[in-house]
Amino acid sequence: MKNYDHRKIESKIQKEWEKKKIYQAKDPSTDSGQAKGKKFYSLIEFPYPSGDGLHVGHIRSNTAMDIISRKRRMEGYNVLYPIGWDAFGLPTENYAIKTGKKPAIVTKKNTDTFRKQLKELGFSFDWSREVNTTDPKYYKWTQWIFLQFFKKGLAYKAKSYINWCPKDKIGLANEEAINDICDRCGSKTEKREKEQWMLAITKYADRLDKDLDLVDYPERVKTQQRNWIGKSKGVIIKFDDIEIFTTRPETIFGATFIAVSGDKNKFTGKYVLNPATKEKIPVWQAEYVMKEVGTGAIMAVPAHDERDFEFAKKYNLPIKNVIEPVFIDEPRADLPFVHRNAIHAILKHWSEEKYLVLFWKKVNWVTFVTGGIEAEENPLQAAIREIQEETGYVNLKLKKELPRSHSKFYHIPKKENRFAHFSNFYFQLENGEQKELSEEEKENHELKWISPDEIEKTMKIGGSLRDWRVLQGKEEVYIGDGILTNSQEFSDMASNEAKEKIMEFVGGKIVTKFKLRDWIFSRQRYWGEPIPLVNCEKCGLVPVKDKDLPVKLPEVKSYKPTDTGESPLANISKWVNTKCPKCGGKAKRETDTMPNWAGSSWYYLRYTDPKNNKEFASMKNLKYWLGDACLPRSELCSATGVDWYNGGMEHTTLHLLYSRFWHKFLYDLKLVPTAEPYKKRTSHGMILGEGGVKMSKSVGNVVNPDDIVKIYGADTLRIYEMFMGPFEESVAWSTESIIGSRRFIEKVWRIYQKILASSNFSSLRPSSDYRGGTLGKLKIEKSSNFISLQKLLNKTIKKVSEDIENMRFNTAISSMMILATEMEKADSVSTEDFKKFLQILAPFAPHIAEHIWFSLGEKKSIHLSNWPEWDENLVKEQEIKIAVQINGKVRTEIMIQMDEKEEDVKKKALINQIVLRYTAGKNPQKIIYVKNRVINILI
RNA sequence: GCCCAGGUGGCGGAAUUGGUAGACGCGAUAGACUCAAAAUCUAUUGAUGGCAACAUCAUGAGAGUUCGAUUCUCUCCCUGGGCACCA
Repeated sequence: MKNYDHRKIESKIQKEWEKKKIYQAKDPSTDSGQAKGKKFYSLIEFPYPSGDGLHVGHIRSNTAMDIISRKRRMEGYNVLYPIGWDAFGLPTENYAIKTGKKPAIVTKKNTDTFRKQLKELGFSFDWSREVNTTDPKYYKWTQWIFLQFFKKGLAYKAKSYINWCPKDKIGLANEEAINDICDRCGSKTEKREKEQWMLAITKYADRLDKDLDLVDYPERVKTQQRNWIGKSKGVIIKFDDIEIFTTRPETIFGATFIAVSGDKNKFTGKYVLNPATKEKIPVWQAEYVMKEVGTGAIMAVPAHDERDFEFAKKYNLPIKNVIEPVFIDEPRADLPFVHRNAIHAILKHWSEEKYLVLFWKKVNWVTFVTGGIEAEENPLQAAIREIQEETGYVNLKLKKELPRSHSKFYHIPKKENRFAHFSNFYFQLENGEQKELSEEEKENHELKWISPDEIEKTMKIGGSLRDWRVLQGKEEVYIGDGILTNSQEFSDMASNEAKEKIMEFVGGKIVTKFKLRDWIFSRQRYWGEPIPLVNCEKCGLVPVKDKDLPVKLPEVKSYKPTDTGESPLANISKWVNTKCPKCGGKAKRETDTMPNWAGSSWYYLRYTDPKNNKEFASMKNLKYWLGDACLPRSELCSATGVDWYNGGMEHTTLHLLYSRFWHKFLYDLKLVPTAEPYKKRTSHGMILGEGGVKMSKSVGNVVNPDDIVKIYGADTLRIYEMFMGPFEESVAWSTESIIGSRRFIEKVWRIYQKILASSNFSSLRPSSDYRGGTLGKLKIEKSSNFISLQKLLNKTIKKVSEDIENMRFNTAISSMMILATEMEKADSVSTEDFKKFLQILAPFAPHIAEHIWFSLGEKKSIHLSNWPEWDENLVKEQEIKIAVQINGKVRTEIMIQMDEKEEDVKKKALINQIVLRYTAGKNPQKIIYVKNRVINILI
């Protein structure tokens, strides 16, 4: 028997693929007539070619999209699955600074390594479209796009802060200045003001938010993006000399919830009077200045930085990092927090109104309990509707999270139309007292009813029962929705409405604010795209002419940023001094470079037309690969863009947002045909080291994929990485477990050997008996004929087909393992059946599948064969086993016919021996039958 | 701190989205084959009690809804990702 030799097979097959170019996508422009029919564009985030070589995490993502791409090819699609390098950036530059080696040469070496490693894993990339962000032919277009931003006024200069190490005299990345400590020398860093290039992404904030409705991203990704954009409606209130933005203008006792907007730690240029000392107090902006303000509470508010402490010292204030809640009766000057200046402003204002007090009737925590809702209306809605009818309050909203407190509800008996206040432990008597429920009362849900009037009184007091207890005698905040009472002209208003009215009353203006800030787009670094602008003494900032692009990175002696904080390019006077493209006069080049995000914001566009030197990509190719032109926010748009984009969860905010922004900008210039770049986005979980810690060089737990490929083979590694856990979650690496995947591959090999050895391996002899296994929860009954193997095969084809679409690769492999085990046990397996198995295995283990496929006489690659179909009749079971529960506990099982009549199933269950033992002659009170699943007998 | 995920045997994980918790794999134990080993195959493998049939308890903790909860709701705890110059 020939042994499975992965080394021979894999390298032979890889050469074969390369020779026949079977993975090259066909373009409409260059292969006219060939690119007909369905197309599919699948994309992975192009890797950063670090010196460490390929990471096992890359393989996880690449294999997943490889499986999907291969399946699509077998389904007849013209598939584009491209690859490239995101190669500008800090790690290579730092390596260059350390070793003096040219970044371009380091990058070349690293990409060579990565390319070799990726090829050894058998990914079906179209290598003819490889791109590299550091290639002048590529970054020519990155620069060109930047100039379009500049020409449209979306790239501008503004002052901003950088991390500055005063000892090294160098600007630092955030990663190099964690906790304001310089990564290189350990000294304390400072913030230094610097003119920076900015991109006005905020101009697109609204569309970046809204258009998420058009794309197929997981909800969690959309939520993250939306949170990042941070669209929120709020109120700006102007006091004498301070402007306050509040996103949560919920009124509470005595005042409002206030937060001051803006960047952290910035002097606003404004002052307020200290009412005690009459001194002018500077107002610093902080992210959260006040949590709560009222007659009562000033809650924990952190001081933000040293200036706060300095300020506190100056005014002789207690210094604490976090302030405990302080309760006050009237405005005081000695509040233990520096940002109290804003509080003063408010209190001053409010004091004129003698602390306008806004009470809320609390009616939102309502659950219906007692009997008899006939309609399909859910209990919560019913309860709210009833309250609305009874009280006339129309603004009550159904909140999903209601009831907020599980132990306390208002019950509305349908007929009596009265309220009661109840919990599992306490209930409230008509006189307002609370009393603990007896066991019996809990059991029977016996309630005492109190009148709506009483309820109104209790409702003034906020919160849950626990709060109610705490708050007795004290008036404290309640921050839910409700109706205002005793609130002067705001009485009887719903809280939402009242918010707006109160804000108007205090001089506020309702605005929509975005958390999103404009994008700081320049870096004082060497290894990035030079910003293609020149500064002319006469004409000011002038873009480099298109024909002179790219502005190439010049050679430098040192890659280190200069000690003035400028990029190393500033040192090359020969390069810096140039002529103005407009007037020809003296001019200096811009020496800042672009951030790494630039090149990765549009690379998926270049893949569609990577060799084009007239434009970044032709509209013809773009339309073909992304979809045809569509109107903004139309139905059509939602079906366009890269068909499937998988990447890391660490990119769900920044990279995705940046590239969506660039894409929308290009769309507005009519340079791309779709409003959104990616139709569907998924993200893979990280691979952690053994034991669940992050893989890192310093821990020494980094796994080198080369070693695994050498020992076990690429097919085994691919299977293992897909089998190790749910694709979208983080999983710990386990070298010990790889053997299981290898055993599976070897099992496939043994079945193949058996088929070769069998004299008439194409015969359809019955397979032997096998024990029932389960395939997910699809039942496989014991059977002694060949039909059962047929059934299993069809079920497996179905399961694998569906699991791939849902990226549930682990369960797909699990089902193929079951099939392989049964095939090996069978006396004989028909070649036809085995080939079908090979076809569904092929996306996962492309080498061995291809090798055996050819050995069985096929001439065309398995990866271009037709994806097998399954026979729905064979997948369906006629006889199934269901669980029999007695009082909710599983006691036995019975066999029934698929879709058997309910009556018959009940009869069958009731005459079952074990059931009889439990029922002991008594008639069951109730029988619940869930079709084809479970029967529950209540006695 | 804010936003987003996740928490199930010794380990990685399944569970038809409210219906038999632990599929599949790793590891472990015993057996078959073998001179022996490897490989392979067979059996067992959540915990406790019991010779056994079986019973009870178990999906981070606590509660709620339900005939029935890993799944839905609430509170709390823990781990991971992001927070704008790592990519």
